[in-house]
Amino acid sequence: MDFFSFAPNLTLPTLGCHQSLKAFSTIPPSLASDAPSSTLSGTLISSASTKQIRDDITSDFIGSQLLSLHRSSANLWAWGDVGDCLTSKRDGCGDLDGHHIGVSTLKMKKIKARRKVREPRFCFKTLSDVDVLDDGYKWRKYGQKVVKNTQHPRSYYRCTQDNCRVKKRVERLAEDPRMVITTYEGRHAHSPSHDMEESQAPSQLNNFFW
DNA sequence: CGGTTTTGACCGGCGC
DNA sequence: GCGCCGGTCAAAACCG
Repeated sequence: MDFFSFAPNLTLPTLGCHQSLKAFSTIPPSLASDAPSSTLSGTLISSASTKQIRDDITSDFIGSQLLSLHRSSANLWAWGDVGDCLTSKRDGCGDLDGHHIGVSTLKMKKIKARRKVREPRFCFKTLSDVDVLDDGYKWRKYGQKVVKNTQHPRSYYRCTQDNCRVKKRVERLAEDPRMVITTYEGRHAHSPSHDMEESQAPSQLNNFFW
């Protein structure tokens, strides 16, 4: 199980190249902030409820600390069933390698208790000047909403494939509008609809992905 | 003309 | 119970 289940062909539209992702690596905040607008950097944040994701994003930035896939136990539950997560906490659920910042245990418990059983989901942030990253699937926008305390609207997309209920949300980070937060929910029961052949240009992003 | 986007309305969960 | 808020629906507009 890996990132491909959600975005097997994450493409960087601004560069027109295609990057096969195996994992996200940690990038220094200084590097991220110095990167040109056409550069896309990705960081897995977590897989969680909406509320938790927001908490993660916020605390992540406040702490000037980027979370990496390979060192975070959240990865395990990112791919797992949320229902499992509700019963087996230590392994994941917002714990983020024991470095979960800013969210009290009590609060987390409350969030967990409230959460309905959902499709597995995760979110990651990218430094990009385009909102919608081409991940190889076809998406149809079904809503847009201005969420509180943010100046940028959140967009809601659904996979256009029949019988595929995967959704994704796209929003810009309030603290840094250059950063795009993409949240995937559910798992594709089909392969990407894009013909990716034309976008097999060598990656220019080895600094960020491996 | 068919698929996609836009956008206001609606609904359900949650806090007070 | 009420109001707030996030998520979804669906009709109209838009576009290739």
